[in-house]
Amino acid sequence: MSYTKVRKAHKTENTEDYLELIAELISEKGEVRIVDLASRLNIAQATANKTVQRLKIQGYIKKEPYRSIFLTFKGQKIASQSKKRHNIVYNFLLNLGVDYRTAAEDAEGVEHHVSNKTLNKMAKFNRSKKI
Amino acid sequence: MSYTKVRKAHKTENTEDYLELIAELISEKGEVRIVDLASRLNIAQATANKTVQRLKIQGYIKKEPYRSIFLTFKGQKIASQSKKRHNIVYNFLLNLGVDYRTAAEDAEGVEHHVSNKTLNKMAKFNRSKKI
DNA sequence: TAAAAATTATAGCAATAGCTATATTTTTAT
DNA sequence: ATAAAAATATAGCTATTGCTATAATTTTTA
Repeated sequence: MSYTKVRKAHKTENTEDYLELIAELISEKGEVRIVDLASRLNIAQATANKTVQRLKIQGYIKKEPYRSIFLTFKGQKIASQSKKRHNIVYNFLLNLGVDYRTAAEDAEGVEHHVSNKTLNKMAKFNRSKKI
Repeated sequence: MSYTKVRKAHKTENTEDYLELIAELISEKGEVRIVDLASRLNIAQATANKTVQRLKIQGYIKKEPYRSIFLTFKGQKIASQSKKRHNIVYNFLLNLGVDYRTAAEDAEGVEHHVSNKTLNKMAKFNRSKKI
């Protein structure tokens, strides 16, 4: 049932991208606003707003109207997991010989679709290249 | 703008999966019906029907009511490209050391998110392992 | 402090993919 | 040939993501 898994991945993908980005912006600028997400994701502010509302309802973030965005513990957990996955995939693509820009672009899409098993093989490959 | 590319990939992903599967079933059984797609994709027949209607409108397939599904030239082109990509990714994962089942599952999701540049590196890696 | 600018929220629209339930048509079997 | 079964189509619902336009609120600046 590979398709079933792909569909499940799609459902969580956007959530993961948002949470990862929110964590990144918090550590970069100390704060995240709707406009920051919208500009980084290249989407309209209203779209970012809507998704942020969903993330709040689903318990990933804390947010009061007209205020900044914070991650809940649940949200932090997913953000850090996503970041880990992202880094493994990104470094893996670099080690494969892909240029920086392409690696960054492809990692964004690929990270949500690699199982832990594959991720482990990628990490192993990365270690073998490091030494 | 990596996110932009990811979103674009998402739009075409389902289309590519359908077309690839339709081509596969045609060469396997000589014919494709809505029920075949539904069972292979693990979705309700009504859902498969709706997507098939979209594919027809968009010019990827030919289909008369209550009849089998055929690919247009446009559909065939995408199906064969998708198959190629799929095979490269699948073999790449196997060469990385991933087991068959996982490779099949992950390839399904990953194939839509790798650029041609990355695909070329994967193909190169495959060749290096073959000899 | 009041006006202007920036940000956020809301309303309302389109597409897509998923579902169940039900109607219609085609195919199969008796 | 007709009844039963299978396949297909349609209706109507939900959820998600995207958009533009506009309202409301907060922040900045003059």
